[in-house]
Amino acid sequence: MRHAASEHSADVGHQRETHTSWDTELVPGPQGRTHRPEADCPVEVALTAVSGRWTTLLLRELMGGPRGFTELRKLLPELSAKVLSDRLRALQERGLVEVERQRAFPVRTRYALTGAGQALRPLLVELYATGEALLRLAGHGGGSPPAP
Amino acid sequence: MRHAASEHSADVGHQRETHTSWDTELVPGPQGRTHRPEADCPVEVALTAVSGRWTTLLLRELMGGPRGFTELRKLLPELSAKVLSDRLRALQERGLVEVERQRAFPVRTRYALTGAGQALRPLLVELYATGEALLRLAGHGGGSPPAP
DNA sequence: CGGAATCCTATCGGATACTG
DNA sequence: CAGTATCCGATAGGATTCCG
Repeated sequence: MRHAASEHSADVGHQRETHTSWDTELVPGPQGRTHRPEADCPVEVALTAVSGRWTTLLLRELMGGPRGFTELRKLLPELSAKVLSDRLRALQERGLVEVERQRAFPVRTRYALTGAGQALRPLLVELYATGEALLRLAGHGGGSPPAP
Repeated sequence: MRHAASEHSADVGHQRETHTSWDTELVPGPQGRTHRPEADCPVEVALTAVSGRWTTLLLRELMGGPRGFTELRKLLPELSAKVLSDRLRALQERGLVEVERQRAFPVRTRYALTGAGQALRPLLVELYATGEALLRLAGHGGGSPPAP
């Protein structure tokens, strides 16, 4: 992924009346210039992919390779079977996870990330980095934007 | 439960044990990874910051500079006053937005991102990039991760 | 202009129990 | 082992109405 999300924090001070119609870095294309939450907006797509309690933890486990149902339950003991089942189904419906079943005995099921699922990795890393930044900035004055 | 990665170095992943099976870039965490969703986990912090319908669109508007209440309603016409009020309050409580009021007539109120709020910009960019990637990958499945 | 107060419904997520 | 089936309380968020 070639997005330069990591090193551009310098020019954020462009806060006043914008002479351009919109921020081309933040909103690269017309798809991003929506006036309401649309399911096909890239931001919504990404947000939907990681939405729901336990989802990011589940994705983290699957990033380590294919896992079975009970294996996942052991890795996340406080996650109920119902919710795990819900999450896995949602991830499959969104094409982020695929399942291989062996109907022989004992029944073996493996959940694995698809290519799309693996594409979520940079987002998880960015979520962690941003969360750390927020924790650092919280408390000692938010720091105001430049005064008019 | 502090994370060792709170000492934010340039590289995202660095941890004490190097023989572990999990991904050190993905999980920079210390003695062990969290096994449940905790409010102080950086990923949860970041996710909470952008959670809720309309929130990312609202943040996008505020990235362009301070805005008034009705101004925001015009920019996002389908966002109800109640939800806008809810969002702005939540953002204030999390230290992401601050408000300046002029009680003179007419009442003028401006909502502006704090430093912490501006720190969300890379995350929004990454959400957009990841969403685009997912839209490209959607449909034609994907490869499985390497089996253990 | 800039909100707060209510009300109302859909969905979420946890607990529990049962099945192939 | 790998799930499904129900039930249920708690929010989320939209519509509407009213206020300084």
